[in-house]
Amino acid sequence: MNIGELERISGLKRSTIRVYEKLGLLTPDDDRRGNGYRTYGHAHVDRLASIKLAQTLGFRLKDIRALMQAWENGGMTQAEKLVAMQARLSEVREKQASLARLETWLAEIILWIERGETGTKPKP
Amino acid sequence: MNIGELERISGLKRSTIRVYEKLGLLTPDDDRRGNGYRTYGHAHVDRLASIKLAQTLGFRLKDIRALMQAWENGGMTQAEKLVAMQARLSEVREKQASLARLETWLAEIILWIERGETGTKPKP
DNA sequence: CTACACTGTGCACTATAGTACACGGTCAAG
DNA sequence: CTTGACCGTGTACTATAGTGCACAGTGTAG
Repeated sequence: MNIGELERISGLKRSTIRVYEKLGLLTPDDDRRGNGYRTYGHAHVDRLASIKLAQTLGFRLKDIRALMQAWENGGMTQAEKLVAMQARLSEVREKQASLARLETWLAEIILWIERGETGTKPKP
Repeated sequence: MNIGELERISGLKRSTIRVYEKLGLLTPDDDRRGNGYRTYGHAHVDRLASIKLAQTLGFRLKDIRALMQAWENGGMTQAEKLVAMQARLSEVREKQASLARLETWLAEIILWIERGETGTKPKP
């Protein structure tokens, strides 16, 4: 497929897709069909979805690129891949813990408002 | 305390603290002690910690300001506060779900690497 | 009083992520 | 072959978050 269809499917702007390419995050198929048009497939759609997911979780594009290259034959040894992935896993678990705290706190605040904002204001 | 001590305690740069003030996120005590120096207390330290936490969870400063003003007599009605807080709670829960998926996926990848990268590569 | 650390203001700069636009080439329907 | 939709490149711009610097006033130890 061409970039236009990828744009429609992924919901990302052409320009954004081009930026991702420049950053090494999303490389179109090699051929370029003679006319210079970028060609994409199903895998590229998946990849964009993964990028989006990682982004909403607070990873930056540079990190996402490193993360993806880690398991895509980026020239890293097995040990290095393991380290990279375990580091991310730790981050994710820390964020989960923070989110759990935040959830509790927000729920308390909501209760507190519903009670008419009486008593001690919940603290984070 | 003056801004220097707040800088040391919070780990945030002076300039960052000033930016937060301009954005309405952290207002020093009113007096300014005649010499124009900003004065801070224990509450400001807490507030900066909360801002940091919210930030690592993907909230932007504008949203954090709105969130904080929501329960700090920002002129919102009780109903509006409730809506604001419940919206954030939903976001937090969505993020938790995403993180849980990501955690599973990362754990699978780690296993897959440890097995010597044989079989199907885990997909997000 | 002097020296030096601390503070204030304003401006300019960086990095990240994304968007917009102008200009030219390509493709396909009619 | 013309027209309009599509694509490529390059440049410049926006928004967000933070940093750095110059210059001037303030406070205090010696």
